[in-house]
Amino acid sequence: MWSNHIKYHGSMRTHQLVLQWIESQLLGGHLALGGRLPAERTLAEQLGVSRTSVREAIRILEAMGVVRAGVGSGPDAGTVVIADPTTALGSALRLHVATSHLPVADIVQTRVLLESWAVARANPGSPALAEAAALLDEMEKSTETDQFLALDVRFHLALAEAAGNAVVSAMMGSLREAIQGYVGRLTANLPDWDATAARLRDEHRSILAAINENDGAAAAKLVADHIQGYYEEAGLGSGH
Amino acid sequence: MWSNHIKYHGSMRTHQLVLQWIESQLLGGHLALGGRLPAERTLAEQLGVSRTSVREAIRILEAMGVVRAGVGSGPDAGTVVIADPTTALGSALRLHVATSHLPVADIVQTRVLLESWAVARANPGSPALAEAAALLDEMEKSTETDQFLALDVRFHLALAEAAGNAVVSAMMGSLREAIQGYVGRLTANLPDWDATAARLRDEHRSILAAINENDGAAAAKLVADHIQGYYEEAGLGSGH
DNA sequence: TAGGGCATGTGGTCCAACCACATCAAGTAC
DNA sequence: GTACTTGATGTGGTTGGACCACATGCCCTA
Repeated sequence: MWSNHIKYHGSMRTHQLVLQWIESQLLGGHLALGGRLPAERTLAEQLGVSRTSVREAIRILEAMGVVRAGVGSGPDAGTVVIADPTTALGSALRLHVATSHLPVADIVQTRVLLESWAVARANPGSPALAEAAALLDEMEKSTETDQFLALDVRFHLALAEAAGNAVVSAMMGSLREAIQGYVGRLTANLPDWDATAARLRDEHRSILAAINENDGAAAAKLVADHIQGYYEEAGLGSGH
Repeated sequence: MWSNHIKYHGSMRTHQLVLQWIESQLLGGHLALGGRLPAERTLAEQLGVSRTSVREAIRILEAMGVVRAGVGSGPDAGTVVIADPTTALGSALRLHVATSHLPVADIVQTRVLLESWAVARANPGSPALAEAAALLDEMEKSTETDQFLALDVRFHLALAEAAGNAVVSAMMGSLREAIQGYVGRLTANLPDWDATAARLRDEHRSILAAINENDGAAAAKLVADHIQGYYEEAGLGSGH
């Protein structure tokens, strides 16, 4: 067995070196989804770096949604590989919205673009659409605003997943997450929530019906109007 | 002046608390693009946490493209707020490609989707298009593969920026970055690089011409064929 | 056999020190 | 006066060691 000690790393910072090592393990298949990283102390000794540097690397991977750190002992402890690109993209987008570098309007526009595409090419037989239909039934009985919005998020996410593109699904989820707080504040502006909810339910059914009739173009148009209509009604842009 | 010391943070980990504080400063406008964070030691004392925790938070922000840490003294030193969503999204996507959770084919498909949309709604008078044209002239004289590809990246990025949507631009750049290494390996598969380069140059000119003639639909079709054609010629999917 | 309690191993946090680097100011030689 | 050297200062980068909280599982005891 050869030593993993690494010396002479040029201008690269130590935690980046650890990051690189872990990424190579992922690429090489030595570390797969569900797998556990060596303990921080062990990894530090193996790579010849301090535990601090290892921890900084793990923090980044955690923020990227690649690993999950768990204390204690047993199967749920340690640092394990997960796959959650949505939170990573969502956090990044949210932070850049906070710096006013990414306008909310651009995020909404991108969401319209992605979701229109997704419903246009959704397969009517997709299990994700069955889930979407089930969510619609739940929303029918839902009166609480918060509950309705939570179901709404899941419904739109199901639509995005029906297209079968993991990248589009992840981006859709992250866009929604990034402006989640914004949407909540916007909803408070609505004059008559019950009327709005009723309209949203109808539009949801129309979208799903268009998809099931294989009319992708119509579904795309409906979903675009659906999203843009909501933001316009609630007054997008008035918060800037 | 009131103390910023924070006690009683429930189940939240210390670095997340620092993260939250910094995000609140960004949202409140007390910290803007180009501004400098307090020194790590200072911030640690102000928030009543260790420097380690502050550093972990800063690492995450750095990975998210929100800040840039610089050693030494002077205007370029310290931790300053930047706005680089592209590297954040790119790193996240690249890592999840490494875990085999995001198929390269989905990334290419998403790129086609976004870039088609961008050229379809690009404004012919946009300065980004002028830059794109200038890049085409450079590519005309470019014979080295690496140089050509570097210019190609900038050309497509300029096209994306012509649509005027910062989120789409950032996502486009991140998609390209995430599969940058993949593209390089693919290019080595090409039987006749010079012939391919000549074809790419022609297609680039056609795309730009369509945009300038206000024919967005044609431009979208051309750019979709352009991208998909390249990956198919180089053998997308053969590397898995 | 059932229960309590300790041994073990994990991440979470903190501290104190040192290094490398970049700037700027004071002092010095010319 | 000017140009150069040199040290003081302040920044992030890195390290080692210590301790804590937590969760498991074994071992010993009643």
